[in-house]
Amino acid sequence: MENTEKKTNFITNAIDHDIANKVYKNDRVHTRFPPEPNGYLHIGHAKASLLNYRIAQEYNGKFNLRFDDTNPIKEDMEYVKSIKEDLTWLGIDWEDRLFFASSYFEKMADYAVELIKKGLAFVDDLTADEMREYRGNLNEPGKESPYRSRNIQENLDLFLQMKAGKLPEGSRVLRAKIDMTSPNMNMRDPTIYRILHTKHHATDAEWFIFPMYDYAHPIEDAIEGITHSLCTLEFEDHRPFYDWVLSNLDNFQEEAPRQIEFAKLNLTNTIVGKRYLKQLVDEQIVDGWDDPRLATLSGLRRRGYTPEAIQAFCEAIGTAKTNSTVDIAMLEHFIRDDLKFKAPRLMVVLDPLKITITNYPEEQIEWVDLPLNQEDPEIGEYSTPFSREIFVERSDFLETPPKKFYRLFPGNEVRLRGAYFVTCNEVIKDADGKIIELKCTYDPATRSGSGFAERKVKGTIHWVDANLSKKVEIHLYDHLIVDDDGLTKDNFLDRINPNSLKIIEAYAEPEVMKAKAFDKFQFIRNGFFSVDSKYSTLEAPVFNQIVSLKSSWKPGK
RNA sequence: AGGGGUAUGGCCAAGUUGGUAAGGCACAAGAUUUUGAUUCUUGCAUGCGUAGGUUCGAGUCCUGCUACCCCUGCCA
Repeated sequence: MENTEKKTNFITNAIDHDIANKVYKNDRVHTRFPPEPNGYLHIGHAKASLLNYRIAQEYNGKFNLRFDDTNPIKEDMEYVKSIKEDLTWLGIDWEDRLFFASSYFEKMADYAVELIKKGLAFVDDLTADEMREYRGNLNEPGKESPYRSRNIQENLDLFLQMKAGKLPEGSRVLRAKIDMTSPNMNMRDPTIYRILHTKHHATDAEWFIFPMYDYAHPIEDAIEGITHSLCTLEFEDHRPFYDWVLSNLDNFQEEAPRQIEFAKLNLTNTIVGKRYLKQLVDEQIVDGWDDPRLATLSGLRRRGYTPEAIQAFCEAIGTAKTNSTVDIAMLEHFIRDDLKFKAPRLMVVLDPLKITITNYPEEQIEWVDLPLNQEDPEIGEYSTPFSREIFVERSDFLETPPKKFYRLFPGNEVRLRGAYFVTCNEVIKDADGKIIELKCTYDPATRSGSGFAERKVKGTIHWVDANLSKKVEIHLYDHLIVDDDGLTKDNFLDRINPNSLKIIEAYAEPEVMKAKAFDKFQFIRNGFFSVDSKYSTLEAPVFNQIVSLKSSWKPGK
């Protein structure tokens, strides 16, 4: 099953084209992932970082991790740490190429001086409000700032004063001198430096001016020798300025990086986007950035997702320029697909109904052997206790079953997985009519593995010993957003599913108690579960439901 | 005097120089099954936003429409 076809997309096509035209020496390809350290990474960042990383791998190129830390007001070292952890977990290796935009601040300031000397940048005294007025709007051209004609020497003096911290915050900016009548708003003399008297988290030197993204990014890319600078669609309009910066700086006349834009990832039934994620965290609607309901990488990890599943998902969704929303069922498919062979399969009863096996000797306990995963004998076996009193899933019994119901009902015989056939004889109810117990009989001849073949049974159900099973806490999840028809950035808080988390107490066979944080299991017929890293202890385990199992059972079909 | 993008089945998405619509998810049917899971088999676009045109032949070329997304931070 070898897939010799490499997955192509418009970006690999562009790179192939550049290689064919010898745009970069030695067919080199160099990409980068440039997160701003102002929040945690989410599944959309997984798509972007993996895209850059994979392309570097496929073309025998290099990949850099670069923190785009040009705004000290929003950024923090806490995020640098989490981002590195998440990327490492995802399987991304930047080797020794970890960079910070802030380490290029001195060079960037020098390049700004170069632009000033070339008459391509000027210091503007307009206030932010005035600048907005002068900018014009989508339908009307802007007006040139009265300070635009300042002479080069004055611009230089002023810029150096800004840099030295001698001018108050917000009092002036450095702007590129391009064209106030451009239909592209980004070319109407964009700001390239602002004065900020905020301590930067990563620089030793004291800085009072900070470069804007549009100015800094092309320089960062060029300094690092990036060939293909991949970013999201909203930066398409910024590309002319990206190219303007590089084409006007003497150092970057050869092998300038090329910006290529692709569509962001959107997922149904959830919200992706740092700003919205932050809101959910800040307003404590969720339990932190790593809440298992969030599509953050730390949340997915805590939930029990594996890097392999996320990698496979990101490859499957492809890369294009079409705005799209991927069905979350696709993500769920890939975690099932990854875990089905490698996760041990154990029995846990989520909603217990007691069964007394009336013809089974009192006090007797026998241990039955089961494979940890019958698809892969290598994973091994374990034993589980069986006795006169067991729990089965309440939903596996129906007093009046619909057609084709293969589970328990009065008079019906089913297999207890790994143990015996049992037949339901009697239903015990409490005063309110609620079923509280079933009386069954078992057939000793039907023990699993005995080779019994006289009768067949349609259904096999899971169970645990009533006395030897352990109580465990289980967190069941539903999609964070159930109905995303008409979902917008403004109404998403109203769409949060109030039942996205349900905490229940379940009964687990003893083997389950060996689990450690992040261990993953299939709880037979119930889904995949992972040990919660935040609340679980050895004495009181807590499991997160990663995803349910698929089911084609529909009553009445 | 607006500009920049995108339109291929329910959801993603391939479609090199025009040659007769990959694949995945979802869904449906059947087989196997000590998980109604897995696995296996089968089905699922006379049509590529729309109307014309060029051509022996158009998702691919041309023209005109339409819909949706992005842009008026001293955010990234």
